[in-house]
Amino acid sequence: MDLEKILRNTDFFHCIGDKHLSSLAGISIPKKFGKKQTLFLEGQRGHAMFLLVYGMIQLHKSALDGRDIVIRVIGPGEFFAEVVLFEQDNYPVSAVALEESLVLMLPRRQIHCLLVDESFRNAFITMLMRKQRHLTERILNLTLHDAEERFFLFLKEQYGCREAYNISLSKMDIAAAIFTNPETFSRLIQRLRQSETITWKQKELTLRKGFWENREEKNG
Amino acid sequence: MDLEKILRNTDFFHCIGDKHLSSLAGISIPKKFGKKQTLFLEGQRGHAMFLLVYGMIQLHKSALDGRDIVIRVIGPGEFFAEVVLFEQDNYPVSAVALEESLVLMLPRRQIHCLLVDESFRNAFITMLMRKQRHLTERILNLTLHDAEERFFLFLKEQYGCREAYNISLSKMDIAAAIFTNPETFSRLIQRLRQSETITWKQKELTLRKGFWENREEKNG
DNA sequence: AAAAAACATTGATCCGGGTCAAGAAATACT
DNA sequence: AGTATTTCTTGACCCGGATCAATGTTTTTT
Repeated sequence: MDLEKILRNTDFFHCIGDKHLSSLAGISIPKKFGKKQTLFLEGQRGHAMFLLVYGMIQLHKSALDGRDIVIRVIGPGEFFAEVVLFEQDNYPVSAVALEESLVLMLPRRQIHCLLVDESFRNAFITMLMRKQRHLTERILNLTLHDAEERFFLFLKEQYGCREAYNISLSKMDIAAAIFTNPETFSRLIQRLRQSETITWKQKELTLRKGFWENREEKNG
Repeated sequence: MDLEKILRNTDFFHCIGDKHLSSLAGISIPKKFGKKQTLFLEGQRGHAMFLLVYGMIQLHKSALDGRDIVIRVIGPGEFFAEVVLFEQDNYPVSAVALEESLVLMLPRRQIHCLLVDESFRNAFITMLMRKQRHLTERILNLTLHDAEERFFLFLKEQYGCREAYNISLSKMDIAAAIFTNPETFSRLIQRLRQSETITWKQKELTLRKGFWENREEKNG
């Protein structure tokens, strides 16, 4: 597997000079995680950030009462846990693979060196700001939209606007990602089935023809 | 007014070398805003980030249905609108002064130059990550806590754990900041008054003696 | 293949808090 | 001052969705 090519394909690293990139590729550590495997736990020490190559990673925080709140679900090509590079050594969230996933671990020291390079630095900071924007959207999402809207936004964000999806995530995991519980989510699907908006057997989820187009009219 | 001293006093700039700081102070523009005045609107072009010296600034986004969602309330010493330095030229949120406020505008170009300096760069990125963490907390807050808990968390964040507060914000603004509406907030205050947890006349808000200590036991 | 564990569905119930409406109180306006 | 506007309070009502409980279904384990 060609690490350099993988890095190059992210929209983050694609503008980085070859020598930087190959040195980074040289010291980044690929790692596979199976479904339900934990990458790291909230509070653990760490000194590497991650790039997800394929699969899906859930970042969550655990509340005192035991509930887990999903902060976000990471898709292929995204970075996470970059906080550990700077502010403090401890991961602020826990990370679990929702499906079989391959990640690259990028050690802190190398990243720090690369930051001297202006184009890299700008790309890095831009990425941080994109994340900030994303979290902001999530707050909006949470206060403005009901469970149904959050479900479709989730689909759109994780897989894009399509008419057929191959969903490998469990319904539990999706429910958590859209801030609801399995019962409510199950009922939601039921409603959508009855109104013939979706069909969903096994992993095959299909949307009514022209679903996204009609949706855009009503929303933004 | 000594801009350099003001900058020096933020936990962000206090580790910056004198020459950088004074050059920054030289080109930062102080600006006053009265209550309800708008600093900038979502979508507007901009090329400066802000430091709040005193006062209180509300950052919000407007939904299609007209509702305003408060993303966060900025207190003295905090930076905001730094997104405009990188990712894009447009402010992603609107900013309104909730009370008379003084801000410093820090032009993009100077900040970019300063980023070459490692200690400045690290401070800057650390600040970004702190923001990220803060937004994450806000998501947790929103899903885990009810209106009452959000209210006290708001007090704690904006003013610290005290027994008496001088609140200049309107109840409307506080309601919005804790993701609820004036009616619900009013009823909440009513309940808290009846249970003798608080008193609140005009701007004088006082908490029952030992309130925070007792609270910590139940929560984190 | 059988047993156990995890996941999914369905029903019944309940409640925080949103919405609408209508006064009361406080601020701002001229 | 008096009028207009905004803000605050209170009441009545309703709804999305959380919770608890029971059962069905799928997946994993041995």
